Amino acid sequence: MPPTGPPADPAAAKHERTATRPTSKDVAKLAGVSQSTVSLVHAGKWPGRVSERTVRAVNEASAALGYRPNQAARHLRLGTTRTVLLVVPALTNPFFGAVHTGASEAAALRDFAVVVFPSPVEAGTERAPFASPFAAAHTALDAVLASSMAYESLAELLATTGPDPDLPLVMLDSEPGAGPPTVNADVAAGMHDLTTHLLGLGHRRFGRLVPDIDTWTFTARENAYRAALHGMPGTRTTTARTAFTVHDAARAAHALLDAAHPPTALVCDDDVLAAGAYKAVRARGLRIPEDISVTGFDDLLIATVIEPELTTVRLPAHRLGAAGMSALLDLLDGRRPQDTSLPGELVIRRSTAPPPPTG
Amino acid sequence: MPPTGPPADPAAAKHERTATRPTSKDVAKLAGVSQSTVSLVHAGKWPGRVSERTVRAVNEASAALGYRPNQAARHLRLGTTRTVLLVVPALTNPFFGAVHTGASEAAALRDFAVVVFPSPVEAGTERAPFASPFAAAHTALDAVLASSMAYESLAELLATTGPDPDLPLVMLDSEPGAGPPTVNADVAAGMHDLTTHLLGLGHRRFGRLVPDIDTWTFTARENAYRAALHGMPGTRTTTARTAFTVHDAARAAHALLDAAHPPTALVCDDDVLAAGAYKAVRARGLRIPEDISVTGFDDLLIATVIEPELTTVRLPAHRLGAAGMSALLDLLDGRRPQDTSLPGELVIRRSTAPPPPTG
DNA sequence: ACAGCGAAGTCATACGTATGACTGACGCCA
DNA sequence: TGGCGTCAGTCATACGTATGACTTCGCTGT
Repeated sequence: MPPTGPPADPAAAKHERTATRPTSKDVAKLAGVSQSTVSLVHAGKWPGRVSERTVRAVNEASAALGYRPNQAARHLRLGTTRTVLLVVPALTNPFFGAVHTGASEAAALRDFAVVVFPSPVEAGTERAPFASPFAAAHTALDAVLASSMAYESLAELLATTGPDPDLPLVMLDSEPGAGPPTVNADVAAGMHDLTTHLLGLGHRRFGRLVPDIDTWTFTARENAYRAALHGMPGTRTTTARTAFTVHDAARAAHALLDAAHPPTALVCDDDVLAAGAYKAVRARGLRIPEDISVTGFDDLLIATVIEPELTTVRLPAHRLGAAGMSALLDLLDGRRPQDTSLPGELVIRRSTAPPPPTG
Repeated sequence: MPPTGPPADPAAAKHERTATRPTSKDVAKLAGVSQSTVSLVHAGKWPGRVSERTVRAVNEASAALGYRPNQAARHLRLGTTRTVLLVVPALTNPFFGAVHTGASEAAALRDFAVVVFPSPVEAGTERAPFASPFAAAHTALDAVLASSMAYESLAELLATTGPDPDLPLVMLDSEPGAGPPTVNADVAAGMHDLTTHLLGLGHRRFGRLVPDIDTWTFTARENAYRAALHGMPGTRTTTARTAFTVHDAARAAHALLDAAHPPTALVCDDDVLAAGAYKAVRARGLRIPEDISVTGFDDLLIATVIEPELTTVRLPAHRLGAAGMSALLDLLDGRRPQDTSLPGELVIRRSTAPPPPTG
């Protein structure tokens, strides 16, 4: 014993219990085992290493303390977070709500979680841009599933402000072969069927309502439309670009209908735009489908709510999200997924009919 | 120098560069400084501790290596993840899409990220239940913002399967005073105005379309409706419960209209249900609003898309999410937020008119 | 009687960061 | 000349977990 007492024990000061969450060490102390054993038990890797009696003791101690493993520590140790970022243009569009649901379910099946974030591009146009494009930047991520955005701009964003320039990436509804694996709805086949349907009814003069968004899916719709008309003589198409709102679509539809020889069918690239077309048509005292046919795309809820019910192409939003997530998780597992195309389906309802005889 | 060479250097074996991401140690080595200095620079805490020359060197080294801090390690060290879980019934409902957007924006302003997960209760009813109710359970969280769910059941879920039984919690559209702080849309005032509007038009026989979901917001709507009618003699209400779909709402509306003295106004607790009512009314050859008035609630997109445009109560979904998130982050900062109520707004459109004279 | 083996655990360490405590060098003033 | 303050950094450690390497002990077979 030294003559002078030892300095004030720092452990004593540390002893004051803060209201902190219990750790595996606390559980170990209570169960009378080592921390390693607690970890083994919780990982379920105990057979052959821990006796059943001890397993029970650990489980009871855990329950008594209300122990939850610290996920941040696990993430660090395991080098993975089992978390994926989903980038979508806008969750207020129910189509992407369905994509998210599908993706979340597919993720849950393989024990992954999903963080959603709106694509910066859209966010900027719709309202004040976020302080940081990727607010999720400080979230620990394993991979990215991104929808409806040019690959180059997303890659650039990931590189500059994102969490990691080269996270595994799968694109939804983007150009195949351009870079990362893609999972798409087969909009081309749907648009082909739709156009053929209208041609079969006898339509020759078309008006197109096209959103002012330059993503692959809309380009693909346009191309498929052109291809379906190709070789059909006597057809004529006028196109109007519009913002992605009912109001502006109505304005654009009015412009189309003002022509000397107005179209007998309005082919809209989205159900929301078709709803705008309905408004314009009605404002002019015309009837759907007797005086003019209207078609949509996506088959959202509003397609069956407006009068008459809308002929449209149903896209498998839910499966799109699920398939995209599966592909992404395959990629994480080292399997390179193939570009995938999910079939859509032409849904013929009451908004399409033969053009009026005088047309 | 010892006569025998040193044992095979383990560092040599370790030297083989795996394709792993660069760490702050790598940056330090390249910049010729210690890891601590790198950390100081990135944290922006260098004034007075690091010279500008060194700061520049560190930044250049970081850029050269494409360094991104390991978030899992930060989370562990800092004891916080700046991540909040948002629990909503279904993102396919655009109302909750808007809530999410508002919440995300408010979170981003204070440098928080948002993870979304559908409330288990709804998820179970809508489709196959998830393997684990909280797939996000392995995500490191700081707090929870939950919508439209009884507090008790959520608390129970958090306790059994959730990440932590006592994470800071704020409830959206839930009963105030029941436990955690709440942020609500003032559905009572909106419903009061709406009912008063109908009474003022002369309506006395009402049909109610009520969803078969027992959350606070719908109970509150019902109570406010009752209260507004209270003391008005000669009124009569028949109520039909319905699933939250257009189709089932139409069925329920038919049941109401089958009565000997059918209602002259259908008061629906949601715009989606009102859309179903429209279908039933139209199927019977009745006109809105000449023969019967219909009202909705929420003011979703479909309210202005159906014909005639729907009289409804606009709820501030976006602000609800934003205010809820603000309250939650206040709570995290130690400030106990007050229960908050955000005003709605009666929007009178063309679906309401005086009852027919013979009515 | 003792080598050898399996069962039941424990030990030590690494993951990558942030930060309080410490150090060395220099300048300045008394 | 010595003491002190400031500047510019470095050192050491802790966060909580998972896991490969190691230890201890009781048996069993020969």
